[in-house]
Amino acid sequence: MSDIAALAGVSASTVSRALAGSSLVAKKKRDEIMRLAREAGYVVNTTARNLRLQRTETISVVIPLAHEVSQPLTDPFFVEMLGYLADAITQRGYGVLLQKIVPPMGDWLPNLVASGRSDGVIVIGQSTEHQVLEAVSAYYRPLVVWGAPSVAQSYCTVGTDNTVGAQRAVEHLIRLGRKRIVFFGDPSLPEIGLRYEGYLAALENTSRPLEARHIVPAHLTPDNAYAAMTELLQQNVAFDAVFAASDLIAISAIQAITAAGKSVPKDIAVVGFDDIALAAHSNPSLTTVRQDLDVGARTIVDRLFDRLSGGEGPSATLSAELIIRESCGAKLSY
Amino acid sequence: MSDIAALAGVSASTVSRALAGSSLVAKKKRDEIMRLAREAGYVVNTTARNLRLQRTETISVVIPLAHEVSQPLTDPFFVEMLGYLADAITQRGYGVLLQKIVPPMGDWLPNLVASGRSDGVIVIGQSTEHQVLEAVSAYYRPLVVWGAPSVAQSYCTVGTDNTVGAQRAVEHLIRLGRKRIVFFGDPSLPEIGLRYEGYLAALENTSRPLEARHIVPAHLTPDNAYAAMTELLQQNVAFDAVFAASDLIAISAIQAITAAGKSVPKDIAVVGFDDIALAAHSNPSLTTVRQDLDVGARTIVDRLFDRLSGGEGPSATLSAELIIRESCGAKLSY
DNA sequence: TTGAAAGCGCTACCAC
DNA sequence: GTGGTAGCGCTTTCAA
Repeated sequence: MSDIAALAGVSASTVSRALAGSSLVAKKKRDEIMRLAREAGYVVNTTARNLRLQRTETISVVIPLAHEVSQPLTDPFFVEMLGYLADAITQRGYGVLLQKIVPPMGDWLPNLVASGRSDGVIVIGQSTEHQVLEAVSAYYRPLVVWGAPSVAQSYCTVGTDNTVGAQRAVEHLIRLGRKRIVFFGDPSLPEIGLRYEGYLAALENTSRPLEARHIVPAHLTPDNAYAAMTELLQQNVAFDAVFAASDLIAISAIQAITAAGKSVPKDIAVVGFDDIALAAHSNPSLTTVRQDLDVGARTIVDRLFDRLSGGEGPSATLSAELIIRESCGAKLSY
Repeated sequence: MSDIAALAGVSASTVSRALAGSSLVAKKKRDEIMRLAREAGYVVNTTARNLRLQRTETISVVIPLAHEVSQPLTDPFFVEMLGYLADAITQRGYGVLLQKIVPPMGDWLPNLVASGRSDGVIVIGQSTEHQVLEAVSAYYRPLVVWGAPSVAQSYCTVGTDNTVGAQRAVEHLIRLGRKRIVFFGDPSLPEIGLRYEGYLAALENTSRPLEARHIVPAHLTPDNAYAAMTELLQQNVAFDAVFAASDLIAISAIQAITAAGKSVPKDIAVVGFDDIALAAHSNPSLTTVRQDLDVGARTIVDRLFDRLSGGEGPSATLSAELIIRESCGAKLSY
């Protein structure tokens, strides 16, 4: 900057003001300084600027990978969400600092917050880190979590209405005549737990009692889900439908079912959750509960910037929409 | 930090040294200071540290989205690569600053470089930005690009052997008895261009002349690819195989072919490129050319850190492996 | 409208 | 082994 000051024959203060577009500097001089800077390829040093201004114009996006130990970011859901978040954050002129963490990691959040690397933190999915989130939110405001709200929770969440979404999906399967519906996913994760509640609610609402309830607590990785479904099929458990806690494992389940010589949806109907881009393009195309990640990401970022400027917006729940495609089949006749 | 110094009854210098684990500070005092810092929840301020040290311990990862205007990060390939990169970078104790750019954007790279936000830059895919990369690499060393090397190029690339990979895939289709093989992708992008060359090489190597050559310059988005394939099918062009430039569009093509009442692989064989996680789990499972992104990402990061410490490692080309699954079918009999 | 000077929080040089 | 001090590059008072 002092170089540019020398070039322009003014002080560094003036260059700083000019580059910031301050009207304190005469328009003509300002334009001249900007031209000089551009020609010299000069760009303000972000680190120094940040130190002085006590902010970073950067948001940390944290992805906790609960069960995907040492795995790369593989779930399309995270990725799509990340993409939308990156868009929304970039649009506000902020940078995105990506943090992948594999719990349990102890002090990751407090350390991240205290390091001053970012002005705010977004956590995609509570994973198994509810306690940590709770603790940090007690003193750190600019924190927003994608996931499920819970009764006694002090941190701000944004998430889809998991319970209602799941309930709609399962009710649809019941309406189509399916009788033995497997819940495929691990309810110990907060969001999946709510989906499980929706599943139970749907089963309880039917007048005709269902013959069995199954739950297969598969983790959210394709290989895991494939293996779990293969095992279920070998156990000779009778079922004619699967409600999967995510599209990714739904697609793996379909693959496993097909490999076992059964047909989807004829023998077994499958419904997923998320509506990732692939759901529409898999074969058969996947009936699923749509989470609007575009709106979700924008809501997260809105909430975060609101908190950044002192606001206290409440947690948000987005509505879930059932998208009917091929994998649930048509109504069965008796 | 001065707070901790006061607490410990020493100077800030000593705290700084202790927290850095310097052996200049007596072990006992060092441990005491560390304990105090932990209890106080004190973490060194990264911005100040970076300014002082003239480095950021951060790597920018840039994803240029050529044709996916205003779209979120949607391609699983980018996402998987990003995940592996994040792993490799994190392992070295560096942060990942994510930058999504939609060309043409003019000075994005020079500005990014000059802003000092990161110590190095990784660009995933050349997209349409070859010129920009070339220009910046003339003065900025810590830049590594995933993509295709070209003859007169001064920037460092790491990429799969696109030509050989594509050639193997197409040769396999020919060996299986397929005669009219469509190239599905846009060869104007450097990497796709090389894959197209491999396609041509395979066609030229056959003794039995092929009856036709087709190229459908579909962009790399699923919707685009689906539409392009649907249109091709409507045009009544005769073809019995498709070599798609990416798995993502291969899967869309399969979807379109199936929707049009034809069977994959019976009527039309399909081969993709990338071997994204989904390729093994789609239905039918996808024959494809595997790019080893784990190795690729590690190579990129190795190269980058080499350059960071003054090295000048050459561009790297990784071998491509043909993964045979269901979508290419078995050998046709005559 | 401009410049001088202070200071953001840290590390590393120098002296003790 | 330890403390004082300078300075990383910037923005912003304060004074002119």
